[in-house]
Amino acid sequence: MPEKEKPVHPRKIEIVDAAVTCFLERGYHQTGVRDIAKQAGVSLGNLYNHFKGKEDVLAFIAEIEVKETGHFIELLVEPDDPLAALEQFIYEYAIYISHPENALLGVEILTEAIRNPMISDVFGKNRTRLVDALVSCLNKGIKLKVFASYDDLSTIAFMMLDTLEGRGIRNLEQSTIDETSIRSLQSFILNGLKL
Amino acid sequence: MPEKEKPVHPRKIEIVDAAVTCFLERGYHQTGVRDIAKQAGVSLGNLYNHFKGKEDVLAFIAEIEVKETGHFIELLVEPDDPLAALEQFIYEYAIYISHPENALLGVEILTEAIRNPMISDVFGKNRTRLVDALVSCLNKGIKLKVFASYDDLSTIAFMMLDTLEGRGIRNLEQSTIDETSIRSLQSFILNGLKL
DNA sequence: TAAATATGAACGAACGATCGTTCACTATTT
DNA sequence: AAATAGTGAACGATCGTTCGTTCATATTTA
Repeated sequence: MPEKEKPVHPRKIEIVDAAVTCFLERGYHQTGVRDIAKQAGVSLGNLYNHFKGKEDVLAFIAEIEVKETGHFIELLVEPDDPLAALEQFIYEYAIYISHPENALLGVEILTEAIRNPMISDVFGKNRTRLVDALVSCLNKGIKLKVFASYDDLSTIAFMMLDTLEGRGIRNLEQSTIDETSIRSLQSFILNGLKL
Repeated sequence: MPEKEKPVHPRKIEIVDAAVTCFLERGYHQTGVRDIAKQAGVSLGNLYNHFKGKEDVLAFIAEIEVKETGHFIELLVEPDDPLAALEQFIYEYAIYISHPENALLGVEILTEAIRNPMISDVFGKNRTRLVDALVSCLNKGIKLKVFASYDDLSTIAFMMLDTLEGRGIRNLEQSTIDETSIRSLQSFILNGLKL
């Protein structure tokens, strides 16, 4: 029985949504528990009926992010065409991370993970999954002789993620998605992998 | 008279050093003004004789970081050999950002800059200078026909910085500098610029 | 030179606000 | 009646900042 999937109390989801809004607006540490409760239209005490504390709310958000990145992993594992898969991943992940909520929440979780083991656990595990998937895609490409061989594939994988996510953070102010800069990023990375 | 360079009160420097220590240990928002004062061996009130407030301390730190990156800009502007200059920049910046204090302070300043205009000013100006220098180096390389031509050079420049800095953040826990991963990063980037 | 004055570094108590959390309690549902 | 959901006052701690004060040194005046 790998699936527990016990239904989440709707109020809990409302609180999480409110927390996301607050964290995006003011950041994790600048947001008070009262802010979250008020934003959710819920009493302060009731928030503690659904979460152990403020930290628990952030951990829950981090877990949601994990689920959302599952799609990208599916793209990358055991692809028939590694080049096409990587191309698609870069493009779709760039779009995903272009949404301010994803980019900003990512930084918020990352910085908290630096010093908070509980958050680091959730965040790090997901990051590892994504890197492993990227590496396996690269490996398959190398085996099929469509990618150049590199000693340190995980460094290349991390590089792609850093690049895409850094771009997301930088484009926070502008709401429009700059397709051309995504394309040039894509071609640069793929060019580096050429034989 | 472009140079003011009025000497900074030694106590002010002590306080900044203490603040850096605290910000690294606990992060900006988790650090209290009392923590800084105590770490500096200075009274709470005296701290306010040297700084307008907590925010002012961080801004001062950001300005110091700006001065430290001046060296990298010199490497990149008007190079005789753009390829060698870029090679050297990547290597040296990777080393620089491998020091936890630089990597961590960078994130701390970056995340604060997202919502704090005063910090964003200092940080953003410096980032622009660095990117401009990188772009000018790339441009010269293209003109000299040692680099492949790209439409969006600043995107490539940002990509390099994101990559190098992301690597710095990720290697926070391990104190040793992984030379080989720097080299593979270097060769990947330069490979992407090959004609 | 001696006295008077101005300077500014250093101090820590105190302020009001806010922090995360707890808890006694009421209302609703099963 | 038992369990669950919801409330907001209250707690102790800590936040960034302000303030009145002390005191050693430097500058000015007599």
